[in-house]
Amino acid sequence: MTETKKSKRQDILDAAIVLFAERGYNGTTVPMIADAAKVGAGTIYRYFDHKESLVNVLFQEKLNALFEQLLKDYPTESSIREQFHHIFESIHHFAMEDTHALHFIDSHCNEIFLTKESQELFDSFIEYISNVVRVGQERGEIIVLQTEALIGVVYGAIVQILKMVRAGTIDGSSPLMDNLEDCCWNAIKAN
Amino acid sequence: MTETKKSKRQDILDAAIVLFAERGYNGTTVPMIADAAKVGAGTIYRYFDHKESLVNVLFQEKLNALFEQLLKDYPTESSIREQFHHIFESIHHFAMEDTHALHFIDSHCNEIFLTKESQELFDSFIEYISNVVRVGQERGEIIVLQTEALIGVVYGAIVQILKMVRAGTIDGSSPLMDNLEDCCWNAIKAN
DNA sequence: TGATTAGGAATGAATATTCATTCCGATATA
DNA sequence: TATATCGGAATGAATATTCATTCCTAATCA
Repeated sequence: MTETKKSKRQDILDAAIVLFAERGYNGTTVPMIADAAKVGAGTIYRYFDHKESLVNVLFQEKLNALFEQLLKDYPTESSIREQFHHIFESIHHFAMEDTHALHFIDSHCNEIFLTKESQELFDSFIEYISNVVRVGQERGEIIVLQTEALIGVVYGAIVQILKMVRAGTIDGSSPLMDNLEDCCWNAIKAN
Repeated sequence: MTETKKSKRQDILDAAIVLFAERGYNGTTVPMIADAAKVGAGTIYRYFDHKESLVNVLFQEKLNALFEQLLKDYPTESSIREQFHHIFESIHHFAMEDTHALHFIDSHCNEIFLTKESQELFDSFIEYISNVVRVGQERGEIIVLQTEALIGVVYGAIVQILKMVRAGTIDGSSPLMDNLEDCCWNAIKAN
């Protein structure tokens, strides 16, 4: 059945992301993934050439999903503040839907086993947000400081918040998260 | 000579932190460390019981150094804004003096091979900063939101900024860093 | 002083273990 | 039945750890 085929592949990916997020790529063995996916070790190699291709496929799939979430209903014509709201909400929504994905992406985005393609995809994601910041600076809505540095502040803050939500340290629901969005915006808004 | 003894141990630690910061604990082999330290593989086991004790010693030593930097000349009596300045500056200074340490700490602080002691040391560091935030909230200098969440925003932002300084994406010198400190403060200051 | 020796430090080849990958018999599908 | 898929034991490479040996230093002796 082609359904089994699809589902096995997905089982492998689903099991792998949990392990990669929790133990890191190098701390995760192929048999561990096989066990968690309830699949023979050999089956993994029916769907992926190497462990490295598995992690790269996973990285790109998750990043594409995040990107998709970001682009969905993107308010191109709105104020930068509203665009910022959309970005924050998209990432938040993504992290809530897929508990491990954001942490997986963030903790693997600089690893040496990522292919050029994976790296470029990540760069293009950051670049997309950078452009928003740049426009915000031109329009006087965002302070004029090196764009990369502002991205760092906001990206670092958002990712850390969502890691803490994942860890159960803080609650990821509305009132608090709305306030935290304001905090992040306050960090970069023009005076 | 006892100096050799001390120096070998230090050579090993110095080599290890660079590799751990760049490749992660599991991506770093003991022979890699030995080569980088210009030491025989066996020598590492004269100074450390296992690879795991090596990483724990390193983690605790670096965290203690960071803590020491934080406590040095801590302005207990000053306003929370000034205390915040001291904290930001301490971490910044620490990251500039020891290029790999902060990244090493941050990228390993949740790993499963850390001993209870290592984890508790990290927790006590976060707890120290939490207390400052709490006092700031009581005094009306910092917005009243779940303390952990605010720590997340500020910690995430600072660490990400300093990772980017390390990567060469942004410049870690005064004018920009002072502005970024303001950004971080603006995220949590009371309106 | 110069030679001898003991004791600890250092080494890296050898060992034991772990891991990614392969292979083949068993199972399911058409 | 023929074909595709699967599982998991088998394989060999990579890795952490050990250990027999060498090297160095400093104390002792002639």
